[in-house]
Amino acid sequence: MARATIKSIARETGYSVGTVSNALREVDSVREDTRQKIQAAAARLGYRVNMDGLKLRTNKSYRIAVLVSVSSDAAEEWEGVEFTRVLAGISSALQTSRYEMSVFNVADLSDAMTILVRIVQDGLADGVIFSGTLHDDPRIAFLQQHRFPFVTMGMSNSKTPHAYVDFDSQAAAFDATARLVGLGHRRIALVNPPAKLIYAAQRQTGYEQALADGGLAPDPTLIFNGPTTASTGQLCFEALHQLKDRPTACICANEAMTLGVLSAAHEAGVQIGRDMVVISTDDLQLSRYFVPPTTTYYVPIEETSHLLGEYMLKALDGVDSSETQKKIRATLIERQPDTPAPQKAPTT
Amino acid sequence: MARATIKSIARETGYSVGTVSNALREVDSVREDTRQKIQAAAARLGYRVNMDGLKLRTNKSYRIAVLVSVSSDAAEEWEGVEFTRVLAGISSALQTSRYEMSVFNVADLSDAMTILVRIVQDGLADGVIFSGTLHDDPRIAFLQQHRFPFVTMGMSNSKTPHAYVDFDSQAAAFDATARLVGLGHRRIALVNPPAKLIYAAQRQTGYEQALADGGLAPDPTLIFNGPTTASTGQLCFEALHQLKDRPTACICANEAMTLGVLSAAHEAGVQIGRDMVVISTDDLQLSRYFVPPTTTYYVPIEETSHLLGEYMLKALDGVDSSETQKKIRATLIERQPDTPAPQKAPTT
DNA sequence: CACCTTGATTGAAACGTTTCAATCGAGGAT
DNA sequence: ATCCTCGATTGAAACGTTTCAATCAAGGTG
Repeated sequence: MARATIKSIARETGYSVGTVSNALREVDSVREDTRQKIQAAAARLGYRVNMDGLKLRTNKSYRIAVLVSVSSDAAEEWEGVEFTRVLAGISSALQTSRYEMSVFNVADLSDAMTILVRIVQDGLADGVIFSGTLHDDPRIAFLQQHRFPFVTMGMSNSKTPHAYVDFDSQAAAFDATARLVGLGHRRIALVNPPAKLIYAAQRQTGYEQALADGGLAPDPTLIFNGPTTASTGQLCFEALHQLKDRPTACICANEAMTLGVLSAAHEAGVQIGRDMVVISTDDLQLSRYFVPPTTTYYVPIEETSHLLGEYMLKALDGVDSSETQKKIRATLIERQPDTPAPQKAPTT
Repeated sequence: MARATIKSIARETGYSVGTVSNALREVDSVREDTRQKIQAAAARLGYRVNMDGLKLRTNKSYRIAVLVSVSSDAAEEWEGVEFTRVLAGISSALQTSRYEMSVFNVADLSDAMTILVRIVQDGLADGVIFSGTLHDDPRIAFLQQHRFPFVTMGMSNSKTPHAYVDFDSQAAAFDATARLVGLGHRRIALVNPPAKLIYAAQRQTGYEQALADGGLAPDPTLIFNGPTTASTGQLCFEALHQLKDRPTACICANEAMTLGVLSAAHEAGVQIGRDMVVISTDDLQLSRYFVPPTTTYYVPIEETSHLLGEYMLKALDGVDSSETQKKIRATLIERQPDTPAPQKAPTT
């Protein structure tokens, strides 16, 4: 039995294809009782719109492009795995709509730009979602210039407002730092993402504010920027370990970096939780299995990503960007006592 | 400037749309020089086929469905993250083709079946890729019955041959076990995936063979099955730790399970690498950062997944399944000395 | 020269949808 | 009775592609 189409419904009900189409789309020119008759027939025949015909006719792609960066420089590294959840969240939000999600792998920024050009010019998608917002992000500028709908994960410094979902990185970094300062830590390291990312700056701001509140001056030798990989965490710890005046605590931007720090610490014979405290941001809820388990600021990544999808749909509906902006606050999960700082830094 | 279409090329070159279509598709009824003229014009105008028109006309979806299971029972667990790489591999293989990958989240087996029915009946996709093959897998039976193209990650026991890519789990488990037996270990635990999965059986077979070769009898209390999560690893270790006659080594099926074992061991004060040895299978190349780093059997997951895509394309081309089957051998990465078994199991 | 064959090209239909000008019928006003 | 208006429905065109029967031109055969 062939799949039901508008034409077959028209034949079945005796109406013309035009009326059937209008009835199914709830156009109000069609009389109430015929609308009901037609919709009943559609339900009975198990009609589901053929998206190919629809797309061809309307010249819309009914597609949301999600840009995911597969940074080739860290191909062997454990990076981007949290994207599984991001994608799951977005696609769940798109579930009920006609839109489907389609993933575009981009290697770097210029790659992203060429893909965006194709998306906008060739109509590869009707909207774009991407993360990792930069200062003066050219992607945002381009999309705004072409009035192309998009939602970012992470806010931006664009003059023109736009839809976004953001973790409140500044607040999380502030809280983490303040917590450590309150416990008596005086030298606290910050293991941060690459400086070009906006949320790296946000984190650093929060960190420095909390230090200032505690009467401490930030020490540049304790601040690191790098890819959010375990390898970076490893390198950072090794650098910290070289210092004469070692830190007693360390704040990591994500779990991969934390893992690298723990690994290097173990290698160096430094016992985390006694000689040094590590606080992380939890993206995969994995750190509870770390050795030792790490205190983290947890962000519900799947729900957050769901919002990305919702906002995208709203943006496509022309909803004003004032209604499609949200900052998510992270919640603290304590897993270590995060012991007060030892009176003096340990020696090896 | 509107996008080039067959019609615009026809206008440009003076040929009819039929000829242009044939020329572009390299149909051999069209004369060589006109073919060249048309293709030149197409290139000049930057023509790219409109897939919506194509799909509508041919009634093909040009879509490969990839079933990824989001086991809701382990929603909070670190599972399925390696799928980021699987998807990247598949989509890279499809890159050059007209097919696009589309991800279907399935909760469980019955969910998978209903989705497969829709895919086959409504033509949601032209082919299917999925993993986690089971004994007498109903998905395979269904697809074969409907002669629907598919490729599995993991072989099956189906009478009718089909395309697959498989890790040689049996060999890996055999090698790992033999290695440990060779080092003097006598009691070796096996932390395995759920028994319904074919590769769980393969692993157990390899494990038991190596034991037998070493003159050892398998002990049922040392064999565990469960979701491939850190949580399972944790529970397994705790169970092992209760035993009177504790194992001196443990073979885990993936990195998440390994992480769980390491975590529980740390909790119990058991020092991995001295009191007990852990060997894992490396899916994310993450275990080099574990505390302590773990010896693993490494499988190049992205290249493997690339093969999945290639085989899918071949299957769609009608290539015989004898040319689309492959077993991948894992390679050993030593990260611990995997010390010989202590003379007697440690006591707490 | 008439006829057939072959090879290249054309024209039109079809896939499922939306959209819009045109049509139809009923009811109200003149 | 005639004319208008309004609301509901229809018919046809269009989106970009493939496919196939029909056409056309040229060359070969009788």
